[in-house]
Amino acid sequence: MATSATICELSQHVGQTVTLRGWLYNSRSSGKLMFLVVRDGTGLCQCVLEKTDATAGLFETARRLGQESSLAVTGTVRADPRSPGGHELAVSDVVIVQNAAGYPITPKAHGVEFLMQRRHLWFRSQRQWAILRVRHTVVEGIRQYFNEHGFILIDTPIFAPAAGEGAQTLFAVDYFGEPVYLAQTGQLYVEAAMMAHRKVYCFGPTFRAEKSKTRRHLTEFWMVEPEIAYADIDDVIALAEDFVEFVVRKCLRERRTELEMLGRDLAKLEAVRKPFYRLTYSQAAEILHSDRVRQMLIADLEQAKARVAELTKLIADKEAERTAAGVKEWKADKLAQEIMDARDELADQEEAVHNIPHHIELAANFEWGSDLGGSDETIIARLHEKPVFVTHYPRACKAFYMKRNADDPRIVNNLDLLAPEGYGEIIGGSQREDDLNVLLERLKEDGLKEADYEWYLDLRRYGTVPHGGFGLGVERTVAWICGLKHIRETIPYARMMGRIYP
RNA sequence: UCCCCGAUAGCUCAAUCGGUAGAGCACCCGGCUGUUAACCGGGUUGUUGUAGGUUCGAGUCCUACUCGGGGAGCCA
Repeated sequence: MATSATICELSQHVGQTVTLRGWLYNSRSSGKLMFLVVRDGTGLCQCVLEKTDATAGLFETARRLGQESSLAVTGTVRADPRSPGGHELAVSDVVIVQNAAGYPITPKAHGVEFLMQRRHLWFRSQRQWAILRVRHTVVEGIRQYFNEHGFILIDTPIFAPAAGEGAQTLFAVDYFGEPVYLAQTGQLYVEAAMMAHRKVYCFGPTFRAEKSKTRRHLTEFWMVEPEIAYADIDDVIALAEDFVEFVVRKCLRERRTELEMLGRDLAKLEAVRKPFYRLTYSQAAEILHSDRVRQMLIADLEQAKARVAELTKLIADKEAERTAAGVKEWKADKLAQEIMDARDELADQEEAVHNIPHHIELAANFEWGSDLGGSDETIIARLHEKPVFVTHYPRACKAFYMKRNADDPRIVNNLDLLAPEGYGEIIGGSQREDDLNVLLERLKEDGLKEADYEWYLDLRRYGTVPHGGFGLGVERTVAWICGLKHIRETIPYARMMGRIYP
């Protein structure tokens, strides 16, 4: 009777006979030798079945197994560098749990829509498997950091009576005949709890009805929001910096294999060490207006254009070569693949050629007083190889609860953290306005009803202190750490504009 | 709300100027004892997103709509 084992622990069973229970990921056969690539949730293992008189029946059965058939494979473990994972199984028995036929996600290329429509199956693919394991570690890192630093977890409500900020971006829900909204932040609630526990955080899903169809947006995403008492903006920045460094280093430590599977450039993550860069909003505005940025974007545009021309020619050449008479079939296949890759890149580069002139204009015409746009953030982040804090925005483009700057009343003590490599804003936060009268003034300025915020104003009436906090978006952070092009792969079931299935 | 792009076999994509819709993969049969999205030979595969229009003739041109992708605004 063979002992059962999981693939991730095979190195401890070399020379032993074990049983793996999992699913058939892929199989290849060459006459009298068959390779069954099995996954069991902990990894992949190549199982080798030799056709002998004794295994002839087994061989025939295994040959007919469809992709993702569930099975138990028994065999002897041996180390072999040719197997994914480094160990393989010399098969002595295969027990079929279910022979699955027609699994739709083949080892070949598929489009995004096809895969998103089959998200419930896509999880099984290696790349998705790796991403969700990194997500797990990011989430664990978040909890670990705050729990180990004396923060108390406060769960904030998902049904919220009114807007925290702009009401236009909220999902309305019928609550026994009353309109309520799905929370887009727990911040105000967490501030109240902070006055009781000094250091607190909330962590959960949050909802935004923004009609944004971009690679950075979800309508339902996870956010962690710490809040600390007796703190000014510098204390909040120091916390954010220490926290982000911790999460990145934990992933590098515990998910190196997965990050490598994703092809992540680990050197870029290794560089994420304190201190991060700091810019004020006014400095960022100056940078956007600078000739340096203009030249950089023009160079980008020229490069993208050159690349488009290059790729167009490359595709035409390869296409001609592929369809020419007398081309070997394997060569034609290889060319077809190269053409496909080139087309993907061409689409991206054409997009860039289309967008960059607009981005140049946005940067050049940037006016002090308006918020930084997505493309502006990308420009600022691209000039730095580590995360960048942008601080002290004009108060007109920020929420009412942000602390007015003592030296310059036009600005507030807020902070955004921009991830490098164009991943955009992963943190937004601020020191909070602790002065009751200034807060009342700001409510009025923003046209908000004082009555809706009575309980919040109590926090300024009874023992107000300087305090602050921030929110970190989990999915954007995971996309950055994994080096993904799109945020939709960082959450098990993405909720986006126009996607609510499965 | 606005701008750009797309929809052809189960999947990924071709189809020149408007002229008989095609390839690879998947699947089935056969071959192959070290494969790595294995490979080689043979076979099966279509309401060209929907509705209308132009034309002798539309996958191709025009209009509207639906769905999807990317971007602006907004934002984590």
